[in-house]
Amino acid sequence: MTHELRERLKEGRPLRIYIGADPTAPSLHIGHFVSVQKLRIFQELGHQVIFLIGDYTGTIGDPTGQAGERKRFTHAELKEMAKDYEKQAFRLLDPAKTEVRYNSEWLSKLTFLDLVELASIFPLKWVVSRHDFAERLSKGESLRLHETLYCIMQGYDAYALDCDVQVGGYDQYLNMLAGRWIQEHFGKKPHVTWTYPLLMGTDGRKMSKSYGNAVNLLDTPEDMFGKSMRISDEQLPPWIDLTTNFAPAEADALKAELLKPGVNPMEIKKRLAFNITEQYHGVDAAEKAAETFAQVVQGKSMPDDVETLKVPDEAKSGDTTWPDLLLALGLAKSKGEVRRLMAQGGFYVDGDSITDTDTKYAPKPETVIRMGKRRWYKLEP
RNA sequence: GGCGAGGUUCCCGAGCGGUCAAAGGGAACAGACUGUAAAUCUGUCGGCGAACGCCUUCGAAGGUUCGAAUCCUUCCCUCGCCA
Repeated sequence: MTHELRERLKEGRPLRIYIGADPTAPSLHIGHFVSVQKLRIFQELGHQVIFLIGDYTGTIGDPTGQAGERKRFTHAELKEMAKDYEKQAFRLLDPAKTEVRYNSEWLSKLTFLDLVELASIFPLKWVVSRHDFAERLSKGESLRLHETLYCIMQGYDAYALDCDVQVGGYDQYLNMLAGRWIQEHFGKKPHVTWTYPLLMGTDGRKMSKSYGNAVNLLDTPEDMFGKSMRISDEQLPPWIDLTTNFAPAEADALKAELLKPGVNPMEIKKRLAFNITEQYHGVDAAEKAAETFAQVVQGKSMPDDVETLKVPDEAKSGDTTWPDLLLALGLAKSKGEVRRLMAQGGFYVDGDSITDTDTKYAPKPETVIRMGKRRWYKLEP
């Protein structure tokens, strides 16, 4: 595809580069933004970046790589989840230079006849021989016709946007290819497909919320830094390539350093975490997050900014037990939860571990409590 | 339309009359360890209770039984096969 891209660049005009995301969850993770992150340079060079929100494609949900039918959402649900999508996109993209579109704009106007025309482009054999569909069919699992329409919808997006380039994860290749076919069918020059390797989660498995191995775009700087610090050592090189904005030479140098004996990968990981946090939250927030990490996680001491909570009046008499108080403050869901935490030695008052669940809160100015490793609060009567 | 398989605790998934608050895995939480919120190990993981225990939960509603997630009836929903 590189030569096709060069050809277009030679034309000397701003290219229309499109990236899409379906709002099937309220927040995106940095795996979704690998390609967005790479687009910034193009944006700075004056090319037109289009951020497409798939409020119509989301009604199907991309079946790519799925082992079964996906949960479907109504258009209203998708609009709701898309609420913060622009905000998330603008964490990396320049709002002034980004065209934000929703694919309902054109997909809602297609008629059944249009769909027939579009569907006629695709040999059924091509559709069902892709390995995810083929596997489901051979296993006797559910596969429904609407799922096969997904690539037509996304392909039509490329055509409707009149884009030159589409950027996305490697798994998007078939959907991109569908776009090329549709463009060709309607006499347009097929767009350039530009794919990136998929970013794996912190533990090396597929990045997914249910595995708890994702770094979300809306994470606080502290979370973003901390979660980036928990990627496994093996994931470091791909993460350096796919999530940072280091210059290629710098990225290579970092990766080379990893191989040297005696080098502690943690130090490299810190630079990675800093770079990621800086991109999404700015340098000041990144510095603070790095500091907090060193202090709270590595140093096991109290962070600088601890939330102060007001003790309710009825708990000031001196005979309210800690489980009751924590429940009243909304810091625990049930007494059992607190009891367990205490029994396991994870509850501290002013630095002392409290294990007796009958221990009572003694009102005094500023009581510092700690629940587990990272939760700190100050209590004021 | 015919035949078959199912709906289980946050998720996946076992259980198929009592020993079931329900195996196992994931997620989550805690502790130990450590270079990290990594890995590993250990423990916890419906609610109330110090505890014997009690209450709520296995698609819904009824029923059989001393006793049901497990059996029966009806209903709702899902999936597959053959048309």
